[in-house]
Parts: sequence; structure tokens; C-alpha cells
Amino acid sequence: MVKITDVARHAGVSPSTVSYALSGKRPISEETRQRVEEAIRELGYRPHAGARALASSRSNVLALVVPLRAGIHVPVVMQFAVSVVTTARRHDHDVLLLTQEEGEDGLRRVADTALVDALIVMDVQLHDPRLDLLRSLERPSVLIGFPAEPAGLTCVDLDFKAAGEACVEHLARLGHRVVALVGSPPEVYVRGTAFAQRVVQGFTAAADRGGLSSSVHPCEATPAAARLVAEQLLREQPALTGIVVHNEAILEPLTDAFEQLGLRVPGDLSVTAICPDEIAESVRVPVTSVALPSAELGERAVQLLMKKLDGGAVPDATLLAPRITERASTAPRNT
Amino acid sequence: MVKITDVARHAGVSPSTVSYALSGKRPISEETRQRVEEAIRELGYRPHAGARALASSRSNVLALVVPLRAGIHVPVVMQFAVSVVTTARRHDHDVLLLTQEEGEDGLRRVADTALVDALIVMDVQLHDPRLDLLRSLERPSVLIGFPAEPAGLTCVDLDFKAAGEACVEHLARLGHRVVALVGSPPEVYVRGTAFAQRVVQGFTAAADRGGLSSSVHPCEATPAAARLVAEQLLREQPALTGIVVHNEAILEPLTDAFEQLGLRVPGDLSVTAICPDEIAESVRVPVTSVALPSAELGERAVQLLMKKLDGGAVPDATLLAPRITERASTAPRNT
DNA sequence: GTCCCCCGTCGAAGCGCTTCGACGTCACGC
DNA sequence: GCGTGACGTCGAAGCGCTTCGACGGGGGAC
Repeated sequence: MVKITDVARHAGVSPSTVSYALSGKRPISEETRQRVEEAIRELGYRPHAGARALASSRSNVLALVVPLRAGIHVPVVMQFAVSVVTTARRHDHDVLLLTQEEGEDGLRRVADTALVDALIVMDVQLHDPRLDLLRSLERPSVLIGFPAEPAGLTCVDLDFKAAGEACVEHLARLGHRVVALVGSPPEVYVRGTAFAQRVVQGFTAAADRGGLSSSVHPCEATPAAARLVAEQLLREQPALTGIVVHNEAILEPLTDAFEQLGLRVPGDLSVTAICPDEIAESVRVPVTSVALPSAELGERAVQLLMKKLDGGAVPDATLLAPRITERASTAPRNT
Repeated sequence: MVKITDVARHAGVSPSTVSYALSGKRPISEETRQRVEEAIRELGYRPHAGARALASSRSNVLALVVPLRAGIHVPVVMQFAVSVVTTARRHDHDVLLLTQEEGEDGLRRVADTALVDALIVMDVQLHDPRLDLLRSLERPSVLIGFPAEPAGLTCVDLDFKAAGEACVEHLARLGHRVVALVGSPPEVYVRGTAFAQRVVQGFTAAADRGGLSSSVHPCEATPAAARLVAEQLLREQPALTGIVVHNEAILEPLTDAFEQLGLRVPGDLSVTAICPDEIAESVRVPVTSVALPSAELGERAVQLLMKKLDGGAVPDATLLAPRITERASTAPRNT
């Protein structure tokens, strides 16, 4: 193995000079730097990661904790992970993969052994048992999602309120005046899952602002429940022409139900959704949707972490602007 | 930070004794071990990963290179990755995530800097540019998939020949006598992609062995092509009652085509496939299939790597036995 | 001309751990 | 009763890198 002393000898300088030439932490003359770089190239030198970590107390590795729960949309996770790795590499860092399964012990382990410099935790729950640990850890972390009590933590997520607004505004722009939100199962709202409620807030606010008539309908994640909601909507709001779905599982069943009830999508009814693109694209009538911007999320998470590692201050909350993708399920109102 | 000397002092022994108590590389009296363990617990000691890596030239980290190519089925990759992480943890190792994108430089980097002890490379191509590099690296590696020239490498994959056989045998057991294989696009066979050809071998061998009449039909990954193949099959082999599909993209279109041509699945025609479970389950008529056993693949890959790291000898090729899952698409022959 | 300071470089001291050789002790064999 | 291991422990020497303090030399300020 070729080490820094070899490079130093070959370049006719001291090891510390090689180190400084590499890190740029002290001024090195242009000429010396050249010689060092050439020596490095000729010898094929690669600094030993462990030695570096030991001496500098920086491993240049980030931990990424991915969820395993059922119901998590795998492509979204993967996209996020790839984005994290790619962005981390641009900042000269690597990524250690941890599973949710490892839990708090896993976080503590990689943090305390100095295996990683910082952590990214996906799929944060409202009352996540890991929150206290993350707060107490001496290493910076970024959470994807918002817990109930985010104080002292750095969180990143889609701006679900704006997402709700974006869907309504899209429908309003197409001339729709009566809209409904078909949401997540009731227990999700009862649990107080922040993001579901924020969609409702955005939906309602935008409808009010635009003078639309609106209503909100939680819905179980079953085709039967979707059918019931569809029937109820037609009965109670015959003038309904636009809906927002925030419940991936019933996207297709709900559309089917409406069509069976005689409404064509998008002829009679325009449908928008908040769901992963894969789902929006794979249903029978591809649906205009706001997706979780996983790639951007990953990038931002890493950027925030880098700033924290540099000792910089970062906002506690980062909300990403929704981006709506128009597909076949929305059309101007049929006048 | 609490270090090994703190533990040593607290336990009234020397640092080396603590180290040996931890690693078990030298005999330590039961009593001393107890004292050391207690000291560790009381002080909350965690060995510094970098220091350990430097002193022992073992980082206890594995690199996992995941593919990004389009056409790769994401859930399979994710399942594999999770399995690798889980298994690695059981062997006291962590996993560093690399993307295909990093290419050869990435492999060289993590290997040469001693960031990782060994590598797992997914989605190996027939003439993968990384092969020579992996062969020349001083660190062990395991490939998922088989390249054209696997000499000097350790490869793991599904036994595709046995998978082809399993499908035929399943159909034979149900009484089917005339079967067809609808395979991958022609260019896949021309390119000599080993696994596609091995499916054909297994399919043909099992059919011959069982006295079935059989035929093989490459097929483009488009609904139109599927339709053509279906028509051709019906025309040329009216007695056909069983098919094996090795082409994820046309699973649904092909079934649709047959039904439109008047054949019911599984009433008139039994369908088996070699494809990820997610796909087999998500088509209209869930299809009896052999899946890529990603979890098992990940586990085996790690086990092989561990053996190599211990200096053990491992087989060049490891083929995993196929497991067929019966679903709604197969039934006894309609006599 | 002198003083000061900055630039560029060096030497040495660790970073926290593993591992090698050494050493004392004890039990056993002959 | 003494040699011979095996056992259990210790001390010290690194592993390869970063970083701190120091130092010589040159340029600017006065």
C-alpha cells in the first residue's frame, strides 16, 4: 500500500505538506502542489479512510435509514436513496445504508463509533421513538417528514398544504366550481398525522379563496369504501366536477366507481391526486398529480446536513414546493 | 468520548486486555472478562470505527453497488439490498451504498481507501467493464448474475435452467402435453444473455424428458408483439394448453390476447411465468410464477463474502433453486 | 534600515485501536 | 523436582493520517 510518506518522499516534501496540498487547509505554493499531485498520480496514492477518520474525526460517511414498513412505496424510497447517494458523492461523502429494523440501537451504534458523521432518517412517525435519541446525539441529522414535536430537529418534507392548494387551483383554473377531497382513512386524521391534515387545510383554504364550494371525505383504503364515497358524493353534491384524492390505494377503485355511476373522467369529472408518479401513471386513466419529490428531497436533506457539518445554521423546517403533473384525468369543465 | 484506556483503567486492566476481551483473540479469564464488560457498560464505551479500521486493516463495511438502469425492477433491488444489510449486520458488518453510476472509479475508490473490506455488485452484464477491475482488486467480491467469462469471480444467481424446468414440470403435473415458451426479445438471445438461454435449455429439456411437445418463441416487449405471438401459437399449435412466459412486460398483454382469441386462463390455457412476485400478483389473473429470490440472493452473497474474508474457499458459481408459487393462472388440463 | 507579519514548509505529536512479543504463574508429566 | 507448555496479562510499537506550533525568508510599513 502506498502511503502519504511515500508520496512525500517522491515529491521531495514532508508528509504534512502533502496533507495540506490535498486538503487546502494551508497555503501551498503552486509549484509544490504540482509536484505533489504528480507524485500522487504516479504512485496511485489513495488516503486510507480509517486513518483519515481517526486523525480528523471525520469519516465522510452519512447514514441513511430506510423504512421497511408495509405500505411504503418502494420506488419512492429507492429514488430518494439514489438521490442521497448522488448528492453525498458530490460533497465527497459516502452513504451507509441502515434499515428501520436496526432501530435506535443502530443509530446509536453508527453515531457513537464515529462510523458516520451525520444521519438521514426517512419515514419519521409523529411520535417516533428515535426523536429523543436524535436530539441527544452529538451528530447532526435530518428527518424526512414531520414529527409532532419537531423542536430541536431539522425536518424536510413536501409542503402538503401547498400540494392541496395546487390541486384545487389546478381544478379552479379549469373552471371547476364544486370540488371534493377524498382523503386518507379516518384514523389517519384522528391520529393527527400532520401531513394529512395539512392537505385538508390547503385544500379548504384554496377552495375558499377561489370561491369554490368544497367538502372533505376521509375514506378507508378499500374499493368498497371508495364506491360508497363516490355514491355519497353524487347524491349530496350533484354539481361536483372536480376531486382531489389523497389516498393512493383507492385511486383506481374510486375512478372506476364514478365511471360505473355514469360519470366519465375527465369528461364529466376531473380527478387530481397526491401520490407517487408510478401510481398516477399506472392507473387506467393516468391522473394529474402532485408527487412526493423524492429526488429533490434527498438532495435537500444532504445539503442541509453538509451545512450543519460545516457548522452552519439551517432552518428547522424545509418545505418543498409541490409540482403538479398534468395527465389525462383533468379537463376544462364541461359547460 | 470514552476510549479503551478509560475502560481499561476502570476495570483495572491494560488496554490490550480490554481489546482481547472484546475480540476473543486471546484467552481471558472469566473474571476479567466480567469486569471489562461491566466497565464497558458503565462507561458506555463504543470502539472508534476509524481507529479500529486503521489498526486492524478491517473496516467491517461491505460495499453494495445497486443498478440504476431503466428496466430494472425496483422492488427486487430494494428487497435484495435490505437482505444484504440484514445479513451483513448479523455478521457484524455494515453496508455502504454505491450506485452503478459511480462505475469503476467508485469501486476502486472504496476498495483502495480501505473504506470497505469487500464488494457486492448487482446487475452484472455479460461483458461488464467492471469485471477486470474486480478481478484485480485486492478485496473479495461477489457478483449477482453471470458474466460471459466468470473465471476468477464469485457469482450468485437464480438457477434459470431449473426455473424453466420447474415451470414445465408444473404444467406437466397438471396434465398439459403441449407447451410453449414465450421468451425475451430476440436480441436478448442474440446477445447471448446467459440467463435467457438457460431458461430455454431448461424448458426444452424438461419438455423432452416429460414427453411434451414444445416450442420456443422470442417476443418483443410490446403488446402488439404479444398479440402476434398469441395468434401464431393458436394457429400453429391448436392443441396448446400450457405456456411459460419469460418476459415481464408482456405478461398481461399476452394473457389479454389469448382471452380475446377465445381462450380462458386458466380454463383453456395455463400460464406460468418467470418474473418478480409483484408483477405476477398485480396482473388481472395472478400468475403462477418462479421469482428471483432476491432475499435469499442477498443472504447468500453476504455469506460467501464472509467466507472469503475469513480466507475460506468458495464455489465460483452458486445457483439458487427456483421456487414456484401457484396462483390463479394454472389449472389441470381441461379433458 | 528595522520591525513585523505573512507565506510556505517542516517536524512531531497524537487520533484510539490492535497485535506482537514477553513474562509470570500454574499444572502436569516423567 | 524440574522442565514444559498453556494460560492470562501487560507494555510498547505501530496502523496512516491530520494538525499544531515553529521557523526561515521575503516584503511592506514606517
